[in-house]
Amino acid sequence: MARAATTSDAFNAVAEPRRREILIYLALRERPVGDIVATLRLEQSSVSKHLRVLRDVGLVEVRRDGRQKLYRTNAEAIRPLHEWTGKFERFWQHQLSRIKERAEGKPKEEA
Amino acid sequence: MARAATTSDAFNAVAEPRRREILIYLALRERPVGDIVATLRLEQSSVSKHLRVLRDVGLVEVRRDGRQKLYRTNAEAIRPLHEWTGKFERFWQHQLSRIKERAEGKPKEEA
DNA sequence: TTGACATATTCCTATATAGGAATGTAATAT
DNA sequence: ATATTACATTCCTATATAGGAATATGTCAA
Repeated sequence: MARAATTSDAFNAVAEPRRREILIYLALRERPVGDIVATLRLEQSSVSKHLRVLRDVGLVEVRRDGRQKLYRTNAEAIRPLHEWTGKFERFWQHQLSRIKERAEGKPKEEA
Repeated sequence: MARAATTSDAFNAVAEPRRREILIYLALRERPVGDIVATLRLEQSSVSKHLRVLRDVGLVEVRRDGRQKLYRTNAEAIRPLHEWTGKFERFWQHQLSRIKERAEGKPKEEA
């Protein structure tokens, strides 16, 4: 079997860095596609394809406004990811101390 | 270009559902590979390969114990994902009301 | 050593990208 | 009608899986 489709869920959709940038950009307010292209310096076709993926999993919403289409992040769709990652929150403190021990015990790796 | 490697970062690594299950399973305490195989009902080779990916991005740590290898989730590596998704937290309330409006204004789609 | 146990890697294949180029489609203005 | 603007989709290709089977590696026991 190959990898699951990028459209299979929000986890797969946000794995792509450009899509994460787009989501951040569209979080504050809706924007036309052209603005995304200009601001993020991506090919128009790329942006459209990324938006298609994001739309398929409900991460963005669209509405038409004349010739333009205005996209906007649907924050609600990101919530499940925040909740899943939040399950590990209570382990962070303890983990930190272990990391520190290592950092102090072992010599640093050089680049 | 193809999709980025699963080992390119934590976002790509956790996109795979089985890897998320493994992370949850290894969060509480370290476990040998065999336990993961038995509990999650996966092929041994699959588990080893998933663990390899998780290890490459720092999501799990290993130590040998005799013949076994004990794996454990490194919660700290999940933190960046929690923080990224957290950027959208303040939009959740407002978004909810918009969703509600839609649900009430439009007739429901049938399956 | 030889064997058994535990885990890792390799070999194989079908599938799904992401990006760039080219083309298709929808909306508006003249 | 036609041109223009704004997006979306299709065509193309290199690449990276995930899973199952088989094999390799590593550790301990007798």
